[in-house]
Amino acid sequence: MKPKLTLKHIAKELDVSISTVSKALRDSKEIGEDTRQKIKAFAKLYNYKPNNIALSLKNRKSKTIGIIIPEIVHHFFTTVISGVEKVANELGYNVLVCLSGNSFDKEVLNMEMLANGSTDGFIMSLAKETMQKQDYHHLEEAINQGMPLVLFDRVVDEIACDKVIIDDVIGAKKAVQHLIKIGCKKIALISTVDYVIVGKLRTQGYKKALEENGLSIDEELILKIEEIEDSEKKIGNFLKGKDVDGVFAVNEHFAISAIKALQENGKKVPGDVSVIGFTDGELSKRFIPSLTTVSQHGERMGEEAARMLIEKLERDVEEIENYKTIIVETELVVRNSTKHY
Amino acid sequence: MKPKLTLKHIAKELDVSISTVSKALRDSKEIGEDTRQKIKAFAKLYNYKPNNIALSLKNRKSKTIGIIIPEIVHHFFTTVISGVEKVANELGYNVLVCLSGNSFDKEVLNMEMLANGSTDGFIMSLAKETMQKQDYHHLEEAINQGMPLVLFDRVVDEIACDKVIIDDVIGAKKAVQHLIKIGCKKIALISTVDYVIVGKLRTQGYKKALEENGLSIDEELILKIEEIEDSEKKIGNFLKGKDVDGVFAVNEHFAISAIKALQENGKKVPGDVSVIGFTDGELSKRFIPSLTTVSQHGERMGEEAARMLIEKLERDVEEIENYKTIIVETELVVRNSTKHY
DNA sequence: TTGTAAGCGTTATCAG
DNA sequence: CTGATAACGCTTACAA
Repeated sequence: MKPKLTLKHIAKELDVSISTVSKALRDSKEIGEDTRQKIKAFAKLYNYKPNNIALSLKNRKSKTIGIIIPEIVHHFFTTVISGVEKVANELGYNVLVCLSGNSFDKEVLNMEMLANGSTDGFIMSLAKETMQKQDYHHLEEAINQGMPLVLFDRVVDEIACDKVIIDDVIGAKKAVQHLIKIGCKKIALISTVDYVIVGKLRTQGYKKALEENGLSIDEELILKIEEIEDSEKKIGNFLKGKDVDGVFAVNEHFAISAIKALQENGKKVPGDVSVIGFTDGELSKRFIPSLTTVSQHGERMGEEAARMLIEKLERDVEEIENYKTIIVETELVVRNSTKHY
Repeated sequence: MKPKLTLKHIAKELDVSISTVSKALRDSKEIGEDTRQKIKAFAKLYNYKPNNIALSLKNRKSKTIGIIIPEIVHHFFTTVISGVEKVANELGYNVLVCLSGNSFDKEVLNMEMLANGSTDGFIMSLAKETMQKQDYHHLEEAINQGMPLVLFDRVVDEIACDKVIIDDVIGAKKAVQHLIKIGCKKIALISTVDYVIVGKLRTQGYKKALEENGLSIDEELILKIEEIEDSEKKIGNFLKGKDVDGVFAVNEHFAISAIKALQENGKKVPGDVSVIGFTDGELSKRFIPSLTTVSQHGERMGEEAARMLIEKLERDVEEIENYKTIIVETELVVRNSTKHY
């Protein structure tokens, strides 16, 4: 086991000073052509690579981005990470991933961990618990310490920072409008409780679509689900014997549970009822019938978030705060769970 | 924006030396009770947290683990990450995630990046390209530099290091045996090409099960797929008009494509044909019929990998090399794509 | 009991 | 053109 080569080793070996080696390797023209060549040749030969940690300490920046998300066994989040990774790598950054597991405490802990030099900035989607508590002091602290933060998907108005979201309202509206266009009149909504911001927004979109098309809003046709665990049962009960011809669900899972429930009640999808989901994962693509869905372009979101963050990181000038919110457009992907017209 | 508090600041503020502060905070009994209290109180008040980078440089260890995997939008890999994250966090480590995108070059680059101090060791599943090229010099280099490496899932015999794998052969055998037990006689195999080690092993298990049960191996019933893209078509063609009563597929996707193909050919699953997949993802659980599958326990694999790696990292004594291979047992999860008996 | 100094690996400034 | 020195933030012999 050979220890890592350092400038010091090279200097000793070549009988020059450390700073000469450093300069030579960075092509400083202070150094004479011949010594420079000699040093570079040696470094190449023994495959010298500067130590990132030392550089981080010196430059006071780690060139790494911290991502904190609620969970990773989750298609949408992985697409976002994938996007972040891509542009981060292109721009010479590494990606440190931490999971909050939807716990407020763990989110805070992770953030504190990473804020002590490990990371130059954060890309986050907030834990459910955090949104319930509405306690964002950890985010504020990071920002106060000069660590840029980009929030995506689960964002909050209370924090002034860059954000990447999708047009949830519009996306939901598009979905419901599609249902209306293909002839649905009694459209149910399966959403999450309101403190999950995206559930709230998608509910707004649902209502807007109905209103704009002269359909009345029937609260009886709206189900709000708290826990994912018993969602299948809840959806089953909710749909049992209900007279609907369209269902809009705010995620894949609910959509599929809806389809199952409908089929168990002897209804055909899309024959009798058309169903639309949200988020375009494996399930949507491969389920039978394949799901018509509002696709979120997670990878694009990740790319945008990374780009914004790195931009902030690289302009050292402390400019006037100027926060952007990028809205990544959703796209209605029509497949087989909705009637064609 | 207040800059991060350092020992230096505290020292100046309290008019003591830096080392006094350092010692006091680490509860050295060299320091007098009163000064210690004073310093600790101050530190708490202003929320002092030591700088990780400085610690890393000093201790020559980063307390972070590098994970390099082919892709992240992939259920199995995310479960593994999840497991790694869990034990890493418990033991005070961070997790740096890099994606190779199945490219050899990117795998090498990522590894070199992280090897320069960012990471104390690696947990990896190799890129497909790497396995094809059989070029493992980057792995050897890391090991030579004293960076522990744990390989999982896509491992290679050529490299001496800790490994976490599943009992692919046994798992596949179990699956096929189950098919035999419920009465299948003509069992097809849908696998990957052989350089994907798991495909090879699962094929072995398939053959073993047949042999041990006195069934002959019919190469006509074996399909090996190179690219995931056109797998659906390939499987469709393969199964068309084929007289089978059981299908064993080496992943969820192939299994589902098989079911679709069978249904399109007017066969019922599991009525006419029983189908078993591998890997227990969302698809398997929620598809209709839900998939009987060989579950891999990715999370457990991640936990084991992290534990092994950290164990190596924490015992500084350069012991005699002693590599373990942990085999995480698979489990046959019986659901509705196979006949009950 | 407290402080000084060296060192982790690097770069930047300033002398020589 | 080259080298010594200080600094990034922290720990730890060793001095005082």
